[in-house]
Amino acid sequence: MAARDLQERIKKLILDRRLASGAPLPTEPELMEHLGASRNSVREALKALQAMGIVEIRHGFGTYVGPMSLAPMIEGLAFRTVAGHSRGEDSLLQLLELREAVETGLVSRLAGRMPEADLVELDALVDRMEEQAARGAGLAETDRAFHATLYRGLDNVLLCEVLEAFWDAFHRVRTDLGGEPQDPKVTCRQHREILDAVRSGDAMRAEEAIREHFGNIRARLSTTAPQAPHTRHNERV
Amino acid sequence: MAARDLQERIKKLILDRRLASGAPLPTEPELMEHLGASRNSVREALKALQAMGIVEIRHGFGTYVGPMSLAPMIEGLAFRTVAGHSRGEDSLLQLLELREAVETGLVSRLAGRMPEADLVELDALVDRMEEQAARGAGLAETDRAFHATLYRGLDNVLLCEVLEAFWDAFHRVRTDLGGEPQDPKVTCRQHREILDAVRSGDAMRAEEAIREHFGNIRARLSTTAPQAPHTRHNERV
DNA sequence: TAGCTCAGTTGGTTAGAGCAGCTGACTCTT
DNA sequence: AAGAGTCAGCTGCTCTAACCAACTGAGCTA
Repeated sequence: MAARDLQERIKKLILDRRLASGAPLPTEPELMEHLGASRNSVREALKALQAMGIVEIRHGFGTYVGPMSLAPMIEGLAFRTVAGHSRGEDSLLQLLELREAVETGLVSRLAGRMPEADLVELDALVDRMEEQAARGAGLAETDRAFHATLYRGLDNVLLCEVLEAFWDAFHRVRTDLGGEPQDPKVTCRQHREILDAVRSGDAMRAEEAIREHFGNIRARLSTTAPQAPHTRHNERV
Repeated sequence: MAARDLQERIKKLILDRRLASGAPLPTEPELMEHLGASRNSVREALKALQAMGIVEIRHGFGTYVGPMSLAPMIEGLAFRTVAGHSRGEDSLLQLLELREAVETGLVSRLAGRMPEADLVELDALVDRMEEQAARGAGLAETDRAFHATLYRGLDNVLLCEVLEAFWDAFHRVRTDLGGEPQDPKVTCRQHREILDAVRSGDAMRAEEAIREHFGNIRARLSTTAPQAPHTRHNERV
């Protein structure tokens, strides 16, 4: 009766006191008294809130209002995808398609509307990508930065965070599953093409560039991942 | 040292045993033995996993593998939005823009590609919406169903769930904040227009219809929500 | 046979004790 | 007097042990 309630009451406490991210929460004993619950129950509620990113706990230091990032969503998405994959579903492909669908839809609104500063930054990122490809280094982080910078032009922090979360979840799962990275040279060329298309203001071409980029990733996926132990749909029921 | 680990080990247990959603997990005493931890620690780990939707706990019955839905994401998004709003940010508007950006991007791929069966279903939903509007009933649920059915044509379960999650979070926050519902008649007309556009296969018109629909919601938002109690940014620091 | 009761299982809650990480003030050395 | 080491005190972390509450199913009763 109390547990579900405790979480709500702690959330309410945060809202009522207008606590911003990073602000300190009452200590466990204080919460016990304030909420009239035992230490254990308070801790379980805090653990749940921590899992949702609402609260941040630092051992020996205190409890604080969390960064409210989408990190927990990444966690959940990644696990869901791994679990689905290990049961023979094409969950990783679905995650990739989700990214493709959203990004193709968004990139067309960007075409010709990017501030010059962002375009320059993207140029630098692709340059770095080529440099990394040349010396055989991984370019995952740079790829992430490219996509993040690209959609920054939409001027919606939440939207950017969501896209980054999708990227993170996908990347995490792909590496966990031991997927092969794609050909660095091809990846570089495709990013360059995306950037050129956006700069030129040709929405259709930008969309096509994104689609091709994802098509490449998808191709790599199907050569390694879809080990089909029992791919039959409707395994049960 | 143990706590963060316990969650991982329980997740690993689920993966190793290929447990599907709804499958029973070991009882708390069994987990205590298997993980070599106290009941308390096990419970805290389970609570965190429950918050992430990975596990489902039923009092007096047992613990089960969760539905892996995006419900926790809704929770987190909603709280984040409410918290931001109460601190004077336009977080609710950002959430709406996120939906608009994604849906406008997606609806164009649907134009002309919807199976007739889905179109008929959408017809029925708009009919119901008009009937509800006529007798003054709320049409939130029908609106939700409309959007859900619309994007079912994309044949990506994950994508649909994400969009529904966004809808839920937005709707929850808007009602929590006491926002006024929009004019039912206008809403009906706009949904009819979206449907007609998709049926006709005119991608541009479909996009425009979606945009107009969201524009309507946004207008309603700005007349009621942005009560600015202390809208000054940088209230502290 | 239909319904009830009760014992057993499962998770929920409380209590109290001790462990572990961090901070800041105090003390001892240089 | 300045610096480094120590220690007391906060903080959250883990464990044990007991009891409460929800649900199930077997057995009893009508």
